[in-house]
Amino acid sequence: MTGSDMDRLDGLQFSRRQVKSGQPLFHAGDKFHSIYAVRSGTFKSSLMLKDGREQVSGFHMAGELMGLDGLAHGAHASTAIALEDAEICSIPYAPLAELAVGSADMQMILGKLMSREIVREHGLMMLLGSMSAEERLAAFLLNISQRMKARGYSPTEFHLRMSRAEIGSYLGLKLETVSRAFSAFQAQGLLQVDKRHIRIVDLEGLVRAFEARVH
Amino acid sequence: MTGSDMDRLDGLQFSRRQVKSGQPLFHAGDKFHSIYAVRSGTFKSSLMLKDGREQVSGFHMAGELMGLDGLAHGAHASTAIALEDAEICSIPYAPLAELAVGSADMQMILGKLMSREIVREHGLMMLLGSMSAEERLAAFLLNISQRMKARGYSPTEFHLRMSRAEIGSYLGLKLETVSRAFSAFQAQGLLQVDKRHIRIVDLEGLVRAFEARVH
DNA sequence: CGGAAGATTGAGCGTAGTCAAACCGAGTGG
DNA sequence: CCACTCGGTTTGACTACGCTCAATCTTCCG
Repeated sequence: MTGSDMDRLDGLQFSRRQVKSGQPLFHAGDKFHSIYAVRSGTFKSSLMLKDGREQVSGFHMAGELMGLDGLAHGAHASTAIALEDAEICSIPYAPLAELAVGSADMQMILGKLMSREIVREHGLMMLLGSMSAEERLAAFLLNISQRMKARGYSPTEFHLRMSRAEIGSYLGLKLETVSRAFSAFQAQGLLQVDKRHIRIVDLEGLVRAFEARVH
Repeated sequence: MTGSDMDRLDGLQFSRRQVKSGQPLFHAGDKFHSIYAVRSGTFKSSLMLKDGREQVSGFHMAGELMGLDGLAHGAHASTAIALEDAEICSIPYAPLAELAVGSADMQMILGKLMSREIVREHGLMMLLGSMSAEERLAAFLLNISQRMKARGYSPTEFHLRMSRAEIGSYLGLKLETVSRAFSAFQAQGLLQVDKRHIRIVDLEGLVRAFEARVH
């Protein structure tokens, strides 16, 4: 989302709402009527597989949108759950669409937002399709790092809001494998890890670990 | 894409073009100005990784759209290549967007199309993130089967237009693994396989193989 | 006919999954 | 205050699935 896109949406003053840590914002299957902008806090979106296991499909930080996948079939395809106390901004889709009728700009914004979501998932597919465990974790950490930086926080030291199991689900790995990859990075002097507190010691080394998809 | 959506687009009569087998329709990085509807033939979309390997991100059959990912950054994110002689319909985006300004219906159609793409990639992520080789191939074949059926072809007997390597890239597997999975299905009496010609003998068995993501 | 590209199959190996144990910190209750 | 539980994390040992390397076969096409 570019700054100007965000400003536009910001100007519209939609209803806000608190979501407590662990609480759902919407469930897979819920009727779609709004998209949501995260104002503060972090969310995960996920869906339950038939066998009861959870598949995490994304993490959402302040300033990011959720719920666009619901437009296709009129119902949300995933469940959004707050990973810490959060505040969201509810954006009813109908008036938004109405607003876009007659405004080429607004329409462009909407289109770009959706397209960006496609590109994001695209990137994740690459990751899941062709990278090793350590490459996946490196990619994940670099992504988080960038997003922290974009929000004015330190890109090299941050607190993860999600569990190893959630990271694993997102990256297509088991939690033990994620844990081992963290340990390996620490042993290589790339990271300092203390549970969910991460300090990136050697950013370039991490980038190299990410690009190690030679062979 | 629902029938009515397709009809709407169909009525607009955009320019058509032939694409020979193996030829690109657009390249990753090309300036985005149009989206494309496949009229006949089959395409793959893929992108080149830095190390020269190819990552296939989708296959597109008659009636399906390509190129929506380009909207986000004004340039196509992937390359589209014809897997057989094909005909496509070029849909310049600018006039389309213009048409949508003023038409809530047209806008809804566009939105749904994009959202559908998000949902599609979502599904692929699930697949790549949590399924075994045979489950992946089963999912792939069932998907092809459904799409053949939707086009009025036999859902149980068809000719694959893509190589084992391309299937493997798409599913996050090596070509040998794909080949072995085909052989295994044949041995289990689920399929009859002769190179790219596939006959599904036991559809329900295939569904079971797909749902076998217990353990 | 010869060469190239795709597909199949086999053997051995390595990465990540499975199962299990131990640890840690936070919260709860005796 | 300490014992206890519980969820999350780490680490180890073993296993297995899919990858790598390689040989063979088929089909297609010059």
